[in-house]
Amino acid sequence: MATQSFSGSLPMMLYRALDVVMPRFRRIFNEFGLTEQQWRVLRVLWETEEIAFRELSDITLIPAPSLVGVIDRLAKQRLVDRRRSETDRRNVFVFATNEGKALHRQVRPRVDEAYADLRGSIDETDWNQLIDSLERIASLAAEAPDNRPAVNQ
Amino acid sequence: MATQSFSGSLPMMLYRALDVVMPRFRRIFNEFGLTEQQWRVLRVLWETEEIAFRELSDITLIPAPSLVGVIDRLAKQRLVDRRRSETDRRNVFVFATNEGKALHRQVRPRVDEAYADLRGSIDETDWNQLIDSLERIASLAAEAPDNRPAVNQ
DNA sequence: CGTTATTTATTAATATATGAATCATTAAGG
DNA sequence: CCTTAATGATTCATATATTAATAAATAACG
Repeated sequence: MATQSFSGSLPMMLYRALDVVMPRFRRIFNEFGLTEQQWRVLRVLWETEEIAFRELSDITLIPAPSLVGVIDRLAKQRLVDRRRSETDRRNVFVFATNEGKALHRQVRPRVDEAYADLRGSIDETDWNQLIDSLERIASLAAEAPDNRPAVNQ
Repeated sequence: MATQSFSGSLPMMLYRALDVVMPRFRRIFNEFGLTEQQWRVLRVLWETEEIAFRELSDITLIPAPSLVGVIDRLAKQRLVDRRRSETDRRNVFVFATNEGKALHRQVRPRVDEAYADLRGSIDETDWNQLIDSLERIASLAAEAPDNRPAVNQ
């Protein structure tokens, strides 16, 4: 096989896809004074009342050291709060305040709408095919003897 | 359609794919004292002797304000250098020094090897399908009336 | 039990991302 | 020409990523 062209490489194609997709969402987050990472946290807390720090890091793909700051800033805005586990005091749980839930309810429809738009702009078959392929890539994680990676980012 | 699950959304799947793929490459870059972005610049300069700043930003997907710093640090290591255009002094051209080219020649085989490994770990059909789908997503950029987006993280 | 490992969140240092503003240069229009 | 717009790189402020180190708590084990 000839040497891979830089822009045609898998990593750069993944980055470019995000480059195309994300700005429309970020514009919405910014309207509400949220960053992309802050939104991820609020979005996850929509599905679970309370979540362990490490699990939150895993799901949002925000590396732990970054997540500390993200939560700090959300807490300063009274959108989320921390709670230490009683049984194992090393563990921290994060939960949304009423304010945080209210903001989420306000932003969520706009995000869903943008997502539907995106999905509508792509052929249904292509879409499913893409999600499929991405799932296969993600499944490589289990096989790799690596530690815990972190994105991006 | 029911509300999209967070982890199953297209953006998070793209981020997760990068999360799985990139660590093995970053490990190589770090071995040679390079960051991922610094490598991207060296990698592009392999294909063109000299390149306009803006074009470099477009190809590497490194936003202009970030690229200034990336090039500053590469220049401090004498791996690349800048040159102002004579015809339009607003434009800056970037090129690799001999040292930069030498380092690239050293790193490149390791990256190619890792890339071949990655490609080998995925079914050929799946791989082509993924690249195909990603190209279709990227092609949305032209249709969106947006400005110039920028990745990432 | 007491010492040593391991786990968990956090801090620290440096690099990059994001969005806005600035500064120098060039292009456009009257 | 001269003023006004537009362009291109850069700076600025803040947020996040990356890698390593640390501090507190718990688990493992002799």
